[in-house]
Amino acid sequence: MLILVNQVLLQIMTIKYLLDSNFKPTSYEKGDVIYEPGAQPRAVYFIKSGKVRMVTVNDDGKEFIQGIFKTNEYFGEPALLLNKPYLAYTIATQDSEIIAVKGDDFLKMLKDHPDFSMKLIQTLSHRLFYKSMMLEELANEHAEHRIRTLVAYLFKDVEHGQELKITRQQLADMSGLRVETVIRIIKKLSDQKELKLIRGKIIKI
Amino acid sequence: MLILVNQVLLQIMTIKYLLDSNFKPTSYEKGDVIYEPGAQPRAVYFIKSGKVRMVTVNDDGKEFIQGIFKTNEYFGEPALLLNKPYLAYTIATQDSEIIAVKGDDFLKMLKDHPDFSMKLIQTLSHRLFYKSMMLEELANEHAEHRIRTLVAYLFKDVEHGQELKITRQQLADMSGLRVETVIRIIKKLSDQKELKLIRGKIIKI
DNA sequence: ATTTAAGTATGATCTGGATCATAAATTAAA
DNA sequence: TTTAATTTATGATCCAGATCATACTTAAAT
Repeated sequence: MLILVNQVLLQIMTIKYLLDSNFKPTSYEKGDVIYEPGAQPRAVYFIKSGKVRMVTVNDDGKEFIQGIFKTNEYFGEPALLLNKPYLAYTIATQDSEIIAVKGDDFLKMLKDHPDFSMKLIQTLSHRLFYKSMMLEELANEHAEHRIRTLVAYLFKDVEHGQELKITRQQLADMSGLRVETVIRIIKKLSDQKELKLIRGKIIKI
Repeated sequence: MLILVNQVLLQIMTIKYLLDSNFKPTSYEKGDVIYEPGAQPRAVYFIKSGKVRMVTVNDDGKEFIQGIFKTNEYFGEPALLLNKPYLAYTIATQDSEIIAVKGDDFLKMLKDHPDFSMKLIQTLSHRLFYKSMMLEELANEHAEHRIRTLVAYLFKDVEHGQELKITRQQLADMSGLRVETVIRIIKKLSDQKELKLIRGKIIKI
């Protein structure tokens, strides 16, 4: 029923469109903060290259990873469109080039390009799916179930026999567990042949 | 910066538009299931009157309330637009009249009415905000903090001195806690004068 | 008005995963 | 290559909140 332009292609075209329209990327080094909770949103951020993590931090300094955004993806629209202060930090996890598109320009993009608008609706829907899944897990499921679900989700982008490029700490920060707990569970999943461990690396079977 | 039609007004106009366009509502009785997890989405559901809860249920039968939808709101778009099976049940919590708009018609609505499309983007953004907030709470915060945050959020639509129309069980099902825990915490918040209890009812101070 | 059901209340016990401590292995930096 | 920094690993203890049990209160149904 849904006949839509290939998603990745549309993403790449979007970055190209921005560059052609003379939007200039800013360079961020690994660890740089793009925005902080409480700040008033002024732009939507398109990643020309690199990777960022979006994290909320509680009073004890414990991080929760709300999302990870990679090359050709964008972030920061919800807060901008609702005109509400950010809830999360966004931090470059590696050196990155990012195009900040000011609010008015972003609205114009949405208005002038219905296909981009449709793509945004899909992107938001996808993020909602992920968050709904994780909410169910955090609310109702025990540690082992949480990690099994999360790893299955992350394995979607990984080939059989290939490594899942993520640390135990990151899995902990995505699942609301502690790193020791994640380590023990990953070991257990390995014992149960649900994944393979090679020199600590998590390998998809 | 954002100049948008009043949200509630646009919602009501949408229902009116559907009725004018000869979409017919279906009646559901309290407890009726509108859709179930696993089912393939075919429509988006607009609530002409009534109320529904969207819940995921784990293997032990424990419910988690993903969202509550009321008159003039709609639900079920993300799964439809991603063409993925539903994750949750949607159940009428009171007698309701609901207009099922088939996928193609919904896409046509989005295409023909950019303001509706823009409104959907805002609605999805708002739901993402709520889910991000709850994820942070479930991942990082203890019971008392969770309930305090949730009650503060729900109090937004309640006048001072008025009752929060929600049961302890529903708060439990939204926060991933057990009903006994919620009862104890609500009592504690009452002792701390953060809310008032009158014959068991939670009153906003 | 009476019965029934749903929701609230409260104590006692139990347990999954946090916390603490310590060390080994791997990767990055000097 | 050596040192330093991350990440993985593992045991011991602890505690917040689940679980279990039981009763009371309020609202709904007959």
